Amino acid sequence: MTEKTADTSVDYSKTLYLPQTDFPMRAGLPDKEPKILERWTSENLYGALREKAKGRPKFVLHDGPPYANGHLHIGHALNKILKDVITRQKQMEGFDSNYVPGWDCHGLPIEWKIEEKYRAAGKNKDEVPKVEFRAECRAFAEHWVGVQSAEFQRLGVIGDFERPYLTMDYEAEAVIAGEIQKFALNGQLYRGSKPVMWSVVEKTALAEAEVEYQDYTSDTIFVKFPVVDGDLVGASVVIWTTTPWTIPGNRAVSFSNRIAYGLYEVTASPEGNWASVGDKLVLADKLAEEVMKAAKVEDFTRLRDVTAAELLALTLAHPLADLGYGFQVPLLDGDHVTDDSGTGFVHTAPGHGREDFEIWMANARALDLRGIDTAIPFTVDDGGFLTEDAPGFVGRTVITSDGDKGDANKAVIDALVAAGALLARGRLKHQYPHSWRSKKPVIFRNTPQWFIHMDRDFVGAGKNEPDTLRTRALKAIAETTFYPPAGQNRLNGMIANRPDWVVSRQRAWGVPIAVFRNAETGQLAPGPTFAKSEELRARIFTAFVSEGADAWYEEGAKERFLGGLVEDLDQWDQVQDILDVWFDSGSTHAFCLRRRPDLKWPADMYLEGSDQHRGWFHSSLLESCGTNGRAPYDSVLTHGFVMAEDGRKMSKSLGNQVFPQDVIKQSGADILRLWVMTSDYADDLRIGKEILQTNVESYRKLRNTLRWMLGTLTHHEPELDPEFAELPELERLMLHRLREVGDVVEAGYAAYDFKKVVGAILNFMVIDLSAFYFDVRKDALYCEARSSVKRRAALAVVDQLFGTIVKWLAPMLPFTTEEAWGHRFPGAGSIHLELFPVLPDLWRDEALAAKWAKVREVRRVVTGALEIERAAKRIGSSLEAAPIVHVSDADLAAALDGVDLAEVAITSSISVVATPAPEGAFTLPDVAGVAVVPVKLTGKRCARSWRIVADVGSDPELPDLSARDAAAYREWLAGQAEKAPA
RNA sequence: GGGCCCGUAGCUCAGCUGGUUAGAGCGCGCGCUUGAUAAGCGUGAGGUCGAAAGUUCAAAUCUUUCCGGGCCCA
Repeated sequence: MTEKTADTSVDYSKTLYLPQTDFPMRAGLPDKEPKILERWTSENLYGALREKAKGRPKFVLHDGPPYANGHLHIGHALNKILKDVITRQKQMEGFDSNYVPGWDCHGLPIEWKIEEKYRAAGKNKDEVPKVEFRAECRAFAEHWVGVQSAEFQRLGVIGDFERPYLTMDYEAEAVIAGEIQKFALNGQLYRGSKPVMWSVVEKTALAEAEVEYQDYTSDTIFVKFPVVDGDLVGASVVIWTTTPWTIPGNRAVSFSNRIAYGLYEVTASPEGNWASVGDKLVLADKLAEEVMKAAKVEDFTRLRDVTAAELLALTLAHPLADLGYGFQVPLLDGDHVTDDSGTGFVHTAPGHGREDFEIWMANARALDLRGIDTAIPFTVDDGGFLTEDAPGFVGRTVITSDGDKGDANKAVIDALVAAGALLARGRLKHQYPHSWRSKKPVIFRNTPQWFIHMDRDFVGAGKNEPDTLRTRALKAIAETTFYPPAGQNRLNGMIANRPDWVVSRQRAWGVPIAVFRNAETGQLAPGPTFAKSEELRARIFTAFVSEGADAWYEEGAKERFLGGLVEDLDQWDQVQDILDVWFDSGSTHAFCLRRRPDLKWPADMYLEGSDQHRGWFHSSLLESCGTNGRAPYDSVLTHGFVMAEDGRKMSKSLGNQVFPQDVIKQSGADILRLWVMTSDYADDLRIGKEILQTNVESYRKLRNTLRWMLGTLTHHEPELDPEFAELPELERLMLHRLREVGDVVEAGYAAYDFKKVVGAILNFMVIDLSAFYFDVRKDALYCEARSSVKRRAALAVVDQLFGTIVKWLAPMLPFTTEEAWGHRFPGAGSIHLELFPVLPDLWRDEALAAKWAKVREVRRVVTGALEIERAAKRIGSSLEAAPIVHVSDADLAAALDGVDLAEVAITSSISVVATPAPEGAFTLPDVAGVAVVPVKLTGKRCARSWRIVADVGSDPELPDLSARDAAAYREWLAGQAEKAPA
């Protein structure tokens, strides 16, 4: 064959170094990713990562535990993807970056599911032993941990999924119980009280989500509270309420400084009316007339204004003072008061309403100073009966065990009438909370709860400056780095203003507040004054570690733990309340970070949605400040929420939800990850069809560019790589650009600004590589001889570009980069075991970059000129042109020195001249000093490189080839002969 | 109602401490190529920078108000 060289039918494409690769153009990620995952599992990538990073400094991103009760939603995906990218990034930066996923397993929503199951089976929760019920909750949580674990891994998340942490692990339960005991020991845990929604019928506390609002007819009353000191003595402040039975619980009257009040006098009233002539009443101006009408007053007059300052200084008497309510009733200024209905004053019974409680507690310190007892009375028991704390009404019922109205309202109203304190009464049909189970009305009743002090000095604190949970937490916030910085402010504001932390719940599925309380003295065990605290703690810890917190609920637990440590067991009550789940998750640092030798405390980072300022960031901070004196994290990163495409919340009813499972099924996890990477996660982010499509397009471009590199690198022979000094300018320019992009990538990763990283890489790939460098170098790479320095230099640089880019992308697109890496180095290990490349500063060459910026200016003018020709159908391919470039600008001319502009502009030839351009030459307004005259070539085209050059046919044996191609072809033939000597 | 935050081309984002005709990628229209081909190259059209007022010689960039949206509270 070799001698028949003149054969024009030779398919020269076979003699070129065209890209060859099995790396498919279409990714097929939904099918491919699971296979890659299988490989990671079978090859134990996680173990290899740990092994590889042994001895490196640790970076610990501590996982905030999702709640184990359902499939992942898009918010989970966002959260885990961000965590995974940072974990992988740090590993490739040279840390031992170990990620241990966790789950939040206790709590109400899981209890509900189990109760629901019971109801469906006609069973009653209360008839089931607590330990058995807890076992069902545990099994339920276990199931969802498994489901979510698989879903997280499908996203590409790498971590210790074999050994995650669960808040319901026995050891975790033991540590959590130990943590609350620490608060008991340092004097921060105390028993207080708080109103909760209570169903008398079911004898249980209810959460907000367990009540539904239904129509209900309430008795309404207007009640006079007599003023007992100051100018207004003799007048009364009037309140209105729909719950007369709460009057015994009244401790204050609230008003608002935004409402105008006046002093009113009744001037005409029917005989025997409750309101009589001469009565002086303080009312909101806007409501005075309505109130007078309700009180059947015929005429009245407004005497004067009553200011907020005046009200604030007033003291009232309780309307039933003679029955045993002889305390002072203060006036409190509160934002919750309006003058839309009622009297403009709000009856405040801190044991019977959330707002009542809040305002009472907010004023507690000031009231103490006034000599007012701030203890909240327990006026109603769990059966709905009024108690000793409601003198005069003991045994009256608010709501009966059947859910009917009891006799308490009537008794209170009668007493008010007898005391002359009732101004008017009526009925009101309104929306009132009912239990969603029994459909019967519920009440707010004061119940004992466990709190942690925000403002009490720790036991053993120095006397000079305050050492309280609040001061510690605020200091810790100041010492934490926040991404974005606004998080600091937000968390600070919440900690600065929050009330004491309520940690108790009257539920079954959780970690018990594992303390005992002396019924008489209130002493806690363990506690600051209980001598054998440590022994007690050890007993409980040991039991919990081997049996779980169920040990607390087993028969004889009190004797088991406290036996021998106290004189009289009967004096001690075992606390049955469990801990709020926020305390559980707030303790993850204690049972996970502190106890796992492969992690460290404090964590380098906590990363969650911005809602967790109120949640996990908050509870973890308080928990750790209380037990360790500092935050459990050095930095906090927050992301926003995922919105639908129009920027509004996703909702089932609007049908604008996007599910991660669907995206993965349609496009793949790497697309979902790319979406996260191109979004500004610090703000709320949007997702939808069009947005995903945008990312799919970006991905395609990225993938195809990698594919071309892989194809070209098939011909790469590393041993033929030239030295840096031998590289042509164009190659050195690309290395310079790569180094520059490296700066952006490095800075982007350092700031966790991923959109900056992908943006820089993508732009580089599109503008510098695909549209310029690769396009220009195709001729050399495809056509030049194996021995050509230019070709070898280009291959060396493409190799460098590929390796660097793929590693940079690896944390973000773990599947695609693994796939590409595998094609480049078949049989080699995972790309995820690599480190980010360190690029030599030698590559930096600003002068070269400046020069080539000018070259590319000129190139733009050339391509612009050719575009005109193309549009006019005078040329097709740019190889059909041989433009004349008139360069009058000295700088540009200098820049072109030594540059093969034809090659750069991908024309067959080009003439650069200094002569003035003729009329009508092509110019660009923003490139001065360059004018281009296009010239169409009519010569013979080289059959191999398709260039129209003068030396086509100069090799007589190869008349259809240019000189270069003829030589390259001969070299190729020789190589073939060597390969196949037969 | 309160605290924190956001609103730049169809989409995702750049636009620093205020200073020439507001940028990029993708998408879209048109053309070329057919040796990255369900790819590649070129080129074009898209924005009163949420609205208004103010500060300033000068505002997308500072201030205020309003509109729209989000998280957390109430």
